[in-house]
Amino acid sequence: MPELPEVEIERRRLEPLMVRHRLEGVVVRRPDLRMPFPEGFGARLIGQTVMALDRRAKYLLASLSSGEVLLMHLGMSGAFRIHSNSRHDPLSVGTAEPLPHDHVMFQMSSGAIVTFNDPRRFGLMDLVRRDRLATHPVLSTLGPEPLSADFDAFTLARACRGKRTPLKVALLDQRVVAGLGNIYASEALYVARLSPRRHASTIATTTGMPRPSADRLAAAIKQVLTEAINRLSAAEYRSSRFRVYDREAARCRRRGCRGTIRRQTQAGRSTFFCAVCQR
DNA sequence: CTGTGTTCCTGTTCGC
DNA sequence: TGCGAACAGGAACACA
Repeated sequence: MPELPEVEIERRRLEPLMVRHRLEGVVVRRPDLRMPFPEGFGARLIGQTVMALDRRAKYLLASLSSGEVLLMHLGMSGAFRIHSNSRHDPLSVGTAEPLPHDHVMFQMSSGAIVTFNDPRRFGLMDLVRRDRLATHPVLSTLGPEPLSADFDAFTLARACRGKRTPLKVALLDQRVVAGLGNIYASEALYVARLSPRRHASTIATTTGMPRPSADRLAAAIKQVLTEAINRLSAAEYRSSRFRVYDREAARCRRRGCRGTIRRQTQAGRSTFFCAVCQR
């Protein structure tokens, strides 16, 4: 379930176990995920200290003491499992038996074992020299980071200028804004009260300046992602996690709106929205 | 160039 | 309960 908020939560979980610790052992249990692992993958990792663990869009970036960066993407079904057993605890020795779809395991000098599990194998791991990171094919085309100051109504409007694609589809385009996925695209449009079916160009003037809808949408994107990160990090339970996503045929929750949440396929993906209050 | 559809892969859910 | 079809939160790619 990894969109930007879920990846950020993974980053925060892993950071204390990995950063300033050494990769003492690496088990690579198959030759590839979506792409083959790079040449000498395991050997290039073993013995390296993780200097930092950062996130860019839906990618995790582990900076290594060798000067290389371990690039990781969770795809649709990727997740990390952590055995944070202290090595000084005799009961915990040898307890990290691999499960089905455990593809890569990291034994850290912290004592933690970090296992990457990904049934669908749409995930990705690669190693890149730090000075070539920005030119890596998967990173070089990414648009602005939505929670950064680089992203606002102006950059959003500029990116949508002249685009005839539906607004929802534009939000999934990682060149427009990097890190939104199918859930939070629907959620942000709902908060901004914008129809997913509008042409993306309609939030900008012909010169690429933001219309009021672009202001609302940029703000809604930031709000929805920030809320999701906070909710996930609090491990909060709520009966319904989303405003519209996966709520087909349910009543619209907006005050005073009598609409019903609809589902429609756009560019092969499900979009959820209220056709009454989203225009 | 632009936008749409297909594809990679496996697990879960839904209707019969 | 079994079984096939549809669908799933991503993104590269082929193609009109």
